[in-house]
Amino acid sequence: MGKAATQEKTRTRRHANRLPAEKRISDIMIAARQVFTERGYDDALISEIAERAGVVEGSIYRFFTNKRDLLVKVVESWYEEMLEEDRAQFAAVRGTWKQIRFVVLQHLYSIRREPGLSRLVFQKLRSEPSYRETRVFQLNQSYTHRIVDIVRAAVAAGEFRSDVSPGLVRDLIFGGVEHRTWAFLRNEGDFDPVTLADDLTNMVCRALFLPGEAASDHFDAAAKRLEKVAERLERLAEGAGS
Amino acid sequence: MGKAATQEKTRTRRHANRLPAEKRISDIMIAARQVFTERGYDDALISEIAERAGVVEGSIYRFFTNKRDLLVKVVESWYEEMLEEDRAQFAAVRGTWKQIRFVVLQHLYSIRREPGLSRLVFQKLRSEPSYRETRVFQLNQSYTHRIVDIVRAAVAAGEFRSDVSPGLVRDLIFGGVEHRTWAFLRNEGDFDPVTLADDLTNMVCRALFLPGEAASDHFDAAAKRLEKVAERLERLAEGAGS
Amino acid sequence: MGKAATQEKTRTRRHANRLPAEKRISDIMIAARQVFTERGYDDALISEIAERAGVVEGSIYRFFTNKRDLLVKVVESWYEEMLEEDRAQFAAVRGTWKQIRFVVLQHLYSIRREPGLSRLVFQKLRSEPSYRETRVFQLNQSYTHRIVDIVRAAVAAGEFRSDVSPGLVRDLIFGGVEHRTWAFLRNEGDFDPVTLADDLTNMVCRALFLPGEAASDHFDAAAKRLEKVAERLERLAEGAGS
Amino acid sequence: MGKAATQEKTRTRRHANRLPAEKRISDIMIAARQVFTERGYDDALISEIAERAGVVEGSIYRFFTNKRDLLVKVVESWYEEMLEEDRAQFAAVRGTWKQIRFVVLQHLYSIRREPGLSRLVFQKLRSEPSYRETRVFQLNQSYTHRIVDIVRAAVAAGEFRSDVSPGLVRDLIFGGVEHRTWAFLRNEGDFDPVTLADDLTNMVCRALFLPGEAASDHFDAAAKRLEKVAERLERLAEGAGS
DNA sequence: GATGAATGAGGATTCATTCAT
DNA sequence: AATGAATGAATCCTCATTCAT
Repeated sequence: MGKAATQEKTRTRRHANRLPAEKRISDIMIAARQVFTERGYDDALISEIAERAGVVEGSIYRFFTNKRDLLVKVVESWYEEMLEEDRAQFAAVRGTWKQIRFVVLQHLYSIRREPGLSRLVFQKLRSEPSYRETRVFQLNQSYTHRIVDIVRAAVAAGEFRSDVSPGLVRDLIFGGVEHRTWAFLRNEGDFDPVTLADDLTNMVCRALFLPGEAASDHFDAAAKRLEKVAERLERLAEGAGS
Repeated sequence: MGKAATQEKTRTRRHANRLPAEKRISDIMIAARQVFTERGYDDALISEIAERAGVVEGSIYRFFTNKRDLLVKVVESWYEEMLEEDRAQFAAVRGTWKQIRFVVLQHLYSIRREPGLSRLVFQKLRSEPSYRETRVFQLNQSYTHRIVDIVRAAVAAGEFRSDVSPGLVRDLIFGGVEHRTWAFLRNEGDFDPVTLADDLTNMVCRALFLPGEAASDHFDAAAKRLEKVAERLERLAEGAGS
Repeated sequence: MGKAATQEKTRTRRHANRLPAEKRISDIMIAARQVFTERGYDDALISEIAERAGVVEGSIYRFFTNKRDLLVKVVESWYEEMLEEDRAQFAAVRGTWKQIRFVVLQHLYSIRREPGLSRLVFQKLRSEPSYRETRVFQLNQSYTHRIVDIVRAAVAAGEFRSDVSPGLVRDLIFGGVEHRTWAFLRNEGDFDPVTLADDLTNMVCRALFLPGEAASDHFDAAAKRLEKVAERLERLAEGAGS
Repeated sequence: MGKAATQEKTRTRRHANRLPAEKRISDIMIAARQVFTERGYDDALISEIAERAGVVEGSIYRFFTNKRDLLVKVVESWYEEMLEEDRAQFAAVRGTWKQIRFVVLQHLYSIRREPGLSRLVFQKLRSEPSYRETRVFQLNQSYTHRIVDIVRAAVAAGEFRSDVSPGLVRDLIFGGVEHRTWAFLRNEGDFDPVTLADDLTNMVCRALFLPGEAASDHFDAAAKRLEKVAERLERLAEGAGS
């Protein structure tokens, strides 16, 4: 009520161009991504998003339920983008260590490229009770599930110990990355994705590789002694045969 | 709601009893802790905190700069409480594995006891640019630095590999715990602190223990068997050669 | 809500079938009547009316000036419907009391059948300054004028007192009915049209019937007897005095 | 959320005088009554009410839950005012007819004095589903119940017929008045409260008075005829005595 | 020192209506 | 004629913070 009263009044109108819905949605999402990134959720104004998108405020509500929905959609598309980007490259990566490192590194790159969005996900979306019903949750699952898959495959291949929960590995990795990058997300300085990815991957692998597989020193030593024994036996055998 | 109701309510706190400032502050902080925990930061009302503390809004501002400062003070006291509580027990814990497990477990207990405050720290305080200037930051440093200390000691004692950054270990642990507990913090079900602490500690230790020292028992066994084989072969070789 | 949903929905009404204008108008009015009835004026959405009518919003504006005009047209057609329905039956009703009762009862039935529309008329249309220029006003006049006609006829026939304003009778009846039915219109329970119509009609008629016709018969009788006594006494006196 | 963010920013302040709550409430209600009367509910702006009351918008919400509550409170106070005003005078009115006329007349005066508020009650408050839970409903009950009381007393005194529902009488009266005054409420011209009150009261009384008891015209006529008879008898008696 | 009334900025959201296609 | 995307004005309410009493 009341709204209706005013709405029935005549009003001026400056008509705009009629674009395909997709273009509009994309314009709005690009603008929203910018504004959310620059200002954070609370300080992002719908009016500014509209302005940057070259759209009137009301138009945003034709495509998005509300501000929060707009954020969610922006983040979703970011996740899809990330998942899509990596997919092809990831398929080409061979070896457990390299695969883990790849995932970690890509994740670090994403955070470094989009600190604003990362912060929003960590801070705003993930903490809401409805998060689990979100598509962002599912996308994030897909995103982080790669680690679970890699770990499972490594276990199946006998590379990794079988007594570790792949989910725990995933949480250690993504949680560790997050903790490590908070300072950066607070604008307290940069970090080196490559070094961090290497360190983190090493750490995790060290915890998971089965003994025989990994290069442990005194396994080496024993092996070397065996080799020497074998050599001596060979020499003996040669001598006996002369 | 019910603004009008207040006028009909008889004012309870007409002439305030003049209590010592410390008692006031403590009352306010207890009330604030409750309200922040129950409602989260944004939905916590200064008026409700004042009411529960038996003071008026204005009094809160005699002791706290603003709402945010009040939150910070509440969290600081929580951290001090936690640090104090653990200190004695921790001093009694012997052994690297046990110490790490102790810290992890206490942290998990804290989260489980105060999910509301935990969420506020993770979500609100830590993400603000001024976090690093906060005493909460320092307290948190103390809190998490225990891990760094343990790792350093273990390295010095030759238990842990020396090529790992203790800071990274700390981030893996606290980040991992955080990631693992988000579902709980969103009220999506409980978790078992003991099991989680064990698993996490195992994982981390596995990554850090030097070969001969610990874990990888069956690697050891295998190595010993290999050595025995080698010895036998050597004996054979010696016998054959005499 | 669900603005975003629309984009995912397949458009149903892509290429509109070109129906005769009358069919269009009728479809729209049927849909509008439903929606206005269900939601009331302010909460009725043009978009929902359009959807139910199987047209797009714009088409509604080809036939109706604006939302309000649509309401007015809907109510007009309802009135015409009511007037038409009753006309034949009414013509067959004989007797002042029965005619009044008929009008009241039909009115009560209408309210009971269409509480939503009734409320809109009482609440929205009638209170607007332009009401008197409305055709709804005229139709309502026709509708209520029946009472005026009945009263006038009854006065002319010597049944009703001539010193009462037929308009006042009309207002008492329709106002009384309205007051009596507000609770029902607020969904606070049903009413019995027949009883109410009887009671109301009785009340009104009691106020209007000329004395001789109705009550005070025995007062008359008494007076007549006294007159006769007086006459006899006069005759006696004359006889005695002569 | 979000609100809080802005609220924590510093802001300028132009401090106002500290008035007793009652004065404030009264100022606000006076202003609100004006604005609601002038503009109707939907077009009344809280900001204008605040301005006229010499108060900031927020202050209104210290005393009133929301705009609707403010309207309700304004109307309540109007009803209380009316009830209070009449009470003393009413107590002095003797006679059924005069009492009914008094109530009707006061009601008409009220409508004439406050057409804006009357319209709001008729149009807005009374049609809402929650009306029955309102104090306005109760006050209105008190207001209209006078008629019920008068009718009951008249029935008990043997003046009025006992077969009529006092509630129906009440609805006829107030409904009739309302119907009669709609044109005025739409600004379509004035009405004469006295004449209307007389006519309405007469009508109602005519419907209710028991035959022999009171002021019906042909009771008058009969009375006159009786008087003539009496005169004739007196003359006879005089003649007989000469 | 305590009180608590007063401040006042600030923005998401709705939906009837238009008019380019 | 039909479509339906785009328009955009317009307002209620909250609550941390202040400062006169």
